[in-house]
Amino acid sequence: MVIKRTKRKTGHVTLSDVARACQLSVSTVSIVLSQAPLSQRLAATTRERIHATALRLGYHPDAYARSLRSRSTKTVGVLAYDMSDPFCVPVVRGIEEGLQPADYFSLLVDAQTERKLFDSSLGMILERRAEGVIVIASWVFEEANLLADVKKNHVPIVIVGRDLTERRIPSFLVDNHAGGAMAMNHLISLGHRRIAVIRGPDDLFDSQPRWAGAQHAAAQAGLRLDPRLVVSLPNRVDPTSGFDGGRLLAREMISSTREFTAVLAFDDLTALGVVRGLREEGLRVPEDCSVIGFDDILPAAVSTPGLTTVRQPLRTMGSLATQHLLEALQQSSQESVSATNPRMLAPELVVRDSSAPPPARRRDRSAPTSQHPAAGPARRAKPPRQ
Amino acid sequence: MVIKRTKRKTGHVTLSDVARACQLSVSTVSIVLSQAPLSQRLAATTRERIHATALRLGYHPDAYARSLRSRSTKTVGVLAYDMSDPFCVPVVRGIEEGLQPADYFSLLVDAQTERKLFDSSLGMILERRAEGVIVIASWVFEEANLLADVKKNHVPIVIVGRDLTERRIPSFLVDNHAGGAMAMNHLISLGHRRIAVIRGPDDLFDSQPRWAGAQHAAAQAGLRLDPRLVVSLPNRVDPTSGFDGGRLLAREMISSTREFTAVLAFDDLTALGVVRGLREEGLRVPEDCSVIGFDDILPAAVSTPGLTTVRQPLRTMGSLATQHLLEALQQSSQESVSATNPRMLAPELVVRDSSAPPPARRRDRSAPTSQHPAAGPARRAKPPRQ
DNA sequence: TTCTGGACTTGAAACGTTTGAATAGTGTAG
DNA sequence: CTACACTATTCAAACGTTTCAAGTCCAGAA
Repeated sequence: MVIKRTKRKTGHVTLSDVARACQLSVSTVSIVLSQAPLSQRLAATTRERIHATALRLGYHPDAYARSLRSRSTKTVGVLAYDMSDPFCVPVVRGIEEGLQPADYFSLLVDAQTERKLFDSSLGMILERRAEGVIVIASWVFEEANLLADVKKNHVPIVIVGRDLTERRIPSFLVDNHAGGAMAMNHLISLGHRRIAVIRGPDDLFDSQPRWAGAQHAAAQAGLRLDPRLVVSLPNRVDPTSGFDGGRLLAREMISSTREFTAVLAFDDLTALGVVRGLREEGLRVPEDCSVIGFDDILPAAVSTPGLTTVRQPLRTMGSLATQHLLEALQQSSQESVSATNPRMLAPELVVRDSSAPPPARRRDRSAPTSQHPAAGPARRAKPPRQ
Repeated sequence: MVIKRTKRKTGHVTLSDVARACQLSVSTVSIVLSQAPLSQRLAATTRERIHATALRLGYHPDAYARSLRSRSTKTVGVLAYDMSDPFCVPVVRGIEEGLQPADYFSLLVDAQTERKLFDSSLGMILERRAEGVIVIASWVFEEANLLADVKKNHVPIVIVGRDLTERRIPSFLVDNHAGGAMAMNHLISLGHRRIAVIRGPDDLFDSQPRWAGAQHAAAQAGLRLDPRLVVSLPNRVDPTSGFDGGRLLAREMISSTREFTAVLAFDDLTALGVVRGLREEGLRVPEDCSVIGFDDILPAAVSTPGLTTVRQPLRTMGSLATQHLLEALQQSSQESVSATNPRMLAPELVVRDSSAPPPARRRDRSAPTSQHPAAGPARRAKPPRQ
């Protein structure tokens, strides 16, 4: 018996296609396929028949129609400032992990560090009726206009990588101050006294607290940093420009007459740039100069020497933020309890091979050759499993 | 005058909210806000009023309702095998670039290299009524069952990074054979004769053609590769495991008595692992041994020495695939012209600092750039530690 | 006065689902 | 024979849009 095909407007198999094939009503089929409680009362044979037909036809329920009807999309919008930045990837993974058990789906949008894309992306997310929004924005994120719209539509929002609690947005980020101090302390404890610092660009939120932390740690240790050895990256255009910045600044600093035995870089890409710059000037890392980064992104782990760095728990940040958002969604009716202070996660020192005691200056410190002096407990360099 | 708020079931501002606020019908508001041709006939003042109100209330059209009605979602599903692999990121960027001008939206799903996620992700994409699907799968991708469903629903599909034309799926990938040859030729032209090769894992599609290309190039140059210097990576569990694989294989090869002056690695992460392994055995790159990778992912560019590699035009692959898909969507009615042979893109040699002529055997080649501990040329030396 | 016709606005159906209420069919008890 | 309680299935309304056909005005023409 040939099933009459009414005009197919779209290529998709619909509920009524299945119903027609089964000689049943749409309702019946829906009840069975959506596992509604009523389906228990249906004849087992019918259920079987429906399932088989659906499978045969390759039926997939239309999420649009379904969500329209049930007014729940099970979707969370994720707005990443730039997926090309290795920073974002682990955060997104963490979010995914948080979402999965709750059967939520992530709507990932990449703003590609373009101001205008930011607003339009947020618009997309709103239009797609995400029930909540997670913004990943360690990077510039000039107060998108649409943030107000998000509120108007009562969509809870959280942010990862930046403190926006002043605007009553729950924020999850690493404790940059502690991280800066941690990096500085590591260098100091290795014996470095002449430490160069490459601060982040001024327009970047993280720059200030990291620098403050480093300064604080230096002061604690009774160390005065030479202002001529403190430089800043220029404001960035794209997330990977830190590499060139670090490389050039390192070379400039060497050209100046100031001496230093270690460089504390703003982030990993900058640090890798420094390593390159030092190398180009004929200096070995870590024998002649130590370098420490910040973030612990993949390239830090797989370069040689492995880069000593301060690790941000990116994955955890992502999943904690997600957790928080999901909880807010539960108590949707009550005003979402917007935390008034940021959730700061502890950074972790990852010692690899780019840091070592300073070269012996006067005293004859035996063989500054290939021996990578084991600094601290010397964790084995593994790629970050974020 | 207070606008009476009927019970808000969802937090979202809807068309009828705006209509009520304007004292107009839903139709009118819809016509204006969706820029329908009819809106030209409406009083300018009315239009103005509607726009203002919509803006004030923070109205965003419901993509679900809209798509349901218009039966077009303007969405393309993108299924990436693993976003943690730096390989995927540029491809996705390329896709994004292709999609944007056509006003299409990407629905990005990350399968996280988990077999079961693959099918369920494809299901998600189907349910969200993507009009087409792009699969990024250089990585294992064991013939998802749902691929059949994609066809049943008449959703065009293309694949990036793997040849699936035998299953009549348009495929976009780099010319692996040419790439393998290119890498080999580079090493040969530098003067290397004893070249070690680390092949990819057997379960990975790219492995075979790259190896064949390398072999072919060697044969062309009258070079016989020592079988004992040809090893394979173990089958992988996660995308970054190539690093450890390369590192261990490099150390093993050095431990064996075979000599070599260059390593042709399957991909960049493997190559970076090799660099690490060589270094741990006291060898300098490129002075004692050259290393070449494949892919040109970010870590290859920012490590020191910069990794010489064969670049895949990932971004281009992404945008070409998108182009092709969009064209197929245009002529939706006619059978999508599934190409019968893969579109192979030319790789590009990127020469950085990890490749150089082989060390002079007897003569004293004083490497000018060599700041590394002088460890005997080309043969094993004392490992720095452990 | 009624008609014509433009200018402006609205009614109602449809998209594919879900779901509470309603219907037919079938025994079984009163 | 009616009433009742099942069981198995269907009706119909709703979700927020879009869009075509059909209003309502009101001025000017017949």
